[in-house]
Amino acid sequence: MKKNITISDVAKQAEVSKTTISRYLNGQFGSMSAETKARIAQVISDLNYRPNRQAQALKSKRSYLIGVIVSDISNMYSSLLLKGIGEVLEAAGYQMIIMDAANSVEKEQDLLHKLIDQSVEGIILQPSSRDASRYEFIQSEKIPLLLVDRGIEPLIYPFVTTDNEAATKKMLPYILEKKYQRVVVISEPLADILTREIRYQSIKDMIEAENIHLDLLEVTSETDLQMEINTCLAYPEKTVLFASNGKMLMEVLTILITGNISIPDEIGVTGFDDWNLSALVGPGITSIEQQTQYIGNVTGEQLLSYLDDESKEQEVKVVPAKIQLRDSL
Amino acid sequence: MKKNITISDVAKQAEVSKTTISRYLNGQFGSMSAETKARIAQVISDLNYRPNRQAQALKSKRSYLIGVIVSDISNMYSSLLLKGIGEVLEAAGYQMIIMDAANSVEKEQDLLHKLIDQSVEGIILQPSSRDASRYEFIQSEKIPLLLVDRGIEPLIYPFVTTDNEAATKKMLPYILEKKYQRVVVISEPLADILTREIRYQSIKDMIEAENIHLDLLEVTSETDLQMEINTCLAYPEKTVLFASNGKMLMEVLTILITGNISIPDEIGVTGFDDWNLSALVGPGITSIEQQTQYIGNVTGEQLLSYLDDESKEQEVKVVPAKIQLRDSL
DNA sequence: GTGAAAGCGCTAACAC
DNA sequence: GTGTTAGCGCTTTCAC
Repeated sequence: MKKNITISDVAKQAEVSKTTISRYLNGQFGSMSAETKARIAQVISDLNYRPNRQAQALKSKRSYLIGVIVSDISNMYSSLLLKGIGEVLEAAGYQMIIMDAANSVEKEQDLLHKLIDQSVEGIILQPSSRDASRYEFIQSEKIPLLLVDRGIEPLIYPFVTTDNEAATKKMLPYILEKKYQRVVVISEPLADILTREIRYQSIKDMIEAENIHLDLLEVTSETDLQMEINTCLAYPEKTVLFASNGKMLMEVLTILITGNISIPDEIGVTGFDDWNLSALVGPGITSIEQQTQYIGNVTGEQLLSYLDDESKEQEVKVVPAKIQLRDSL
Repeated sequence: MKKNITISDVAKQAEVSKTTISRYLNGQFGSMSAETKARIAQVISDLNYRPNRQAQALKSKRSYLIGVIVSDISNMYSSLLLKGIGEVLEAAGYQMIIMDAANSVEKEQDLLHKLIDQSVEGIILQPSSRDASRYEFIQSEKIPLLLVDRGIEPLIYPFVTTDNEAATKKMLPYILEKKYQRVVVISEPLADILTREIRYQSIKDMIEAENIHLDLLEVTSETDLQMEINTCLAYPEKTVLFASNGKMLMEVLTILITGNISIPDEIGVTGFDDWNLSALVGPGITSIEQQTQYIGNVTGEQLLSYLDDESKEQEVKVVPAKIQLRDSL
């Protein structure tokens, strides 16, 4: 139950003014006698003094806080992304306030406001909506906003993303090589998230040129995925399931594996693997692996650069993904 | 570039005093004319006013912030744990400041101080050390601390944990049934983390009564796990690898699967699966699945109860784990 | 080399 | 029903 000790207590003990203590705390030793400095250091450690962040922030307008909003923290993609971001921001002396939008645009709006209320100095957002108008209000604050993983329309903020098109297209030759005649894209609803649509469009673009059927299966909480996959198994054409993110990939694999369906004999499987787990699953899944943690690093660095240089022009950073060839095609 | 609008601006516009605005903000409408109330509401929305959290916290000593420190945010266990904690705290009007100790006790100490500096109202900690003396200093703050996942010695704080002993012991019959003669526990270093030791001891206790060999393999960054597993494969006795957490389990499985080693024919595998992924891997892994997100829920609820009732006595909440029988034994 | 004083944006006695 | 006032713990001119 110690009473909170403040800068005044330190000043009193050290027999100097609060000003001098404040200077000491902020490294302004410019014209401070070594003796004073030593005395202050001593008192601070004696009293176990720590400056109150809120008071500092209130006065100095510096919070050293960065807000990070992920769309769903239980999605393991977040783990690696946050790790990557944290490594960089931490090293630069910032602290992250991590928040979970839980896939809700309303909640996300609320969280954005809360971050601003906390006087964060910057915001990193994995948006839960593609609609830029939702995020326009942040422009009127002086807080830099950086998007990661998912873009918005129009793209009014800087953005760090996986190279979705290129990665998808690099997958084509392997699908052709195995003579697949039908590709079923399994995705969460395209309309909500731009990245989903980009991935789908990329697949579509590459498939249409060839003489291959393309289906889109949009999975919602109402979807009976088990049944849909059974339908796919019944197709006369040689079919491959293309999961458009790690979560879908795992759901598809769970159904195939627990259903004892042989991959790739009965059906091929590929897709985006956010977690780099697909080596372990089934026969080993040929997949597009994102460098999630590295994306986080880049995101952190980009944000720092915007913090540094307010007039820096907005750019899009594209991080390449890697095709991992295994045995599911 | 809007100038920050403050309570004074609102007061001026609404032609009342700051006090009245403050009362409005804090829901003290007790004796406020409906007319004033409406006018204030109007002005606040006109000006798009939002109170400054730092100032509120500075004055009122309420930050509505809860600090959460995980030992390694890239460990996917964190994802589910944070989700669970967040659901509960959020609903109660608190915000989490999530921090990553990155498996470093020094960093963890630093983060604890930083959380206190931020005036968090409570701290949830997945400790990176078992040594209670590292955490004693928090007792002198008035901030409740709750441990999760890993205990410390002595247990001077309340604690939420998986039922490690019971879960481990429930696994015994299945190991016996398959006539394993040697159990190799694969764990990160026992000395650092109490939970690791408890898991090992539980296995030891249950194995020693039977006539079965028990080995312990402590894995550090220096360990050549591949080679160690080859050694295990060469044992004349029928052997099972018992991974003591999700990370170890995945590392072991990666080696076995990429090495084309047949599970369970050549070697049995089981262990703790933090991520509930083991259904998908190899032949399906018989494992101990933690209810990680639920542990998070319980953790959040416990913290709230300590926030509520400062004199509440410290308790240990044990959440049962589940044995999942599959085909790796 | 150091200090006095004002004030960041808010809350909470206490007054009327 | 509402306002006056005095801070919360800190930073920062400006002065000596």
